[in-house]
Amino acid sequence: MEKADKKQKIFQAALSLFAHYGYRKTTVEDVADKVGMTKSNIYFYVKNKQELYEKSVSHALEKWRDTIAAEIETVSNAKEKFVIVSRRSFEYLNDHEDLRALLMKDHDIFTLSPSEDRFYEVNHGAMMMLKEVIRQGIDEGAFYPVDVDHVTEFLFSVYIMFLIKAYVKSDGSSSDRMFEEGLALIFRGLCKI
Amino acid sequence: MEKADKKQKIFQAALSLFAHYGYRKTTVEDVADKVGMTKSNIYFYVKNKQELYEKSVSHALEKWRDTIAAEIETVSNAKEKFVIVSRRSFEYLNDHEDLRALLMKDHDIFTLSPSEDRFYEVNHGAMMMLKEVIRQGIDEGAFYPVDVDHVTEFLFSVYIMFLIKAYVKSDGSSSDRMFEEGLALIFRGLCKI
DNA sequence: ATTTGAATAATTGATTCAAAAGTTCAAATA
DNA sequence: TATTTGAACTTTTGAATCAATTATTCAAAT
Repeated sequence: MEKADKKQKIFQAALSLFAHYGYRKTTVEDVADKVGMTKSNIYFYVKNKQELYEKSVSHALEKWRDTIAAEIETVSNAKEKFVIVSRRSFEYLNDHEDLRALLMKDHDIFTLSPSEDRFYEVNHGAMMMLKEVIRQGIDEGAFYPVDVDHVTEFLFSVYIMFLIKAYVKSDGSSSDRMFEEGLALIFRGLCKI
Repeated sequence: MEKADKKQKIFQAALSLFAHYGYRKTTVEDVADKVGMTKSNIYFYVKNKQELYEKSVSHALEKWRDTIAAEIETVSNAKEKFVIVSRRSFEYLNDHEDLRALLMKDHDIFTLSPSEDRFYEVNHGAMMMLKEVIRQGIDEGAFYPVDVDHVTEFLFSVYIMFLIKAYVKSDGSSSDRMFEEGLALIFRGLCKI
């Protein structure tokens, strides 16, 4: 098996354990056992436990982002792309229990403060994806000619706020309805006609 | 001096100390010293330190809410009211250093989760104020006939998100511009024409 | 190039204990 | 009677210790 493939296996196993037991309760040996190797061998792939955690999470977030990026390419106009980004980002999380459980364990994976974002790179990439959709919408004349940078920053913050409300601090309440109404409001504020 | 007035004095002194030193580093004796009494006498006004903290914060939040509520009454139409609520809520915080410092010390005063909101009552009151403005806007035909409850919940969450970005997790970044662009977007999504 | 076992280093959790802070209350004051 | 106080009492905190667990390294083996 390729080294890269084995890394994947390790990250996947680690993510599942971290999601269920949290960072502290998960030992490096637990992870090693799950992939069938000794704990010392884990250190051949990552330099320490912290890196094991961060790379596991980054890996999962990248997969998430790349899935949405691929789905965007299936349609051509900006309005449809915007709806896909908005809706599918949430649905993906619904379908991936480990990642969802992890977000609920580690509240700070999603923060409203970029400067303390441990996963800045992948989150920034997701934001750039959204920015590109908005830019395209303006170019097509479908969106109002807004300040792209600041509107993107605003919408990304709203997106994080939704994630927190829906998965991190869920009241089991009607966040679905709030999502629909909020999206409609923003869509109306963004689209001409 | 009235008992109620002395309570005010105590809450004001306590808020200032809590804001500067945090809950733990502030002792009941510190508060007593600041208002010129003995710590045992503090217990004539509140039942314990926790209540001293909560009532101090509630008191400050109520003053904040009531100030905005009074300002709203100076204009008659919903659009203007909406702008006043949006803008003045932030400006008030700029003008009140103790309260601002407190929010930065105790991150959970503003939470996106109503069920774990220790100041639910006053925050809920603020949300009702916003809801009333939206309802009025719809009645006047100025706003789209949105789902009042869920749009209010959405807008209040956006408001909390802004507070967190601007004061709790401030990067010193361009949250002003983001605020302006976000407000414009939402205003356009809310108002007819 | 990858894996392992064994040794070492660092962290955690339980326990103790004295000092500091929180709380109560009977007596004093106004 | 409403408010305040000093002195006791109770609870919490922080530092120190120590054993057990966990993280990390590395030379030798595959």
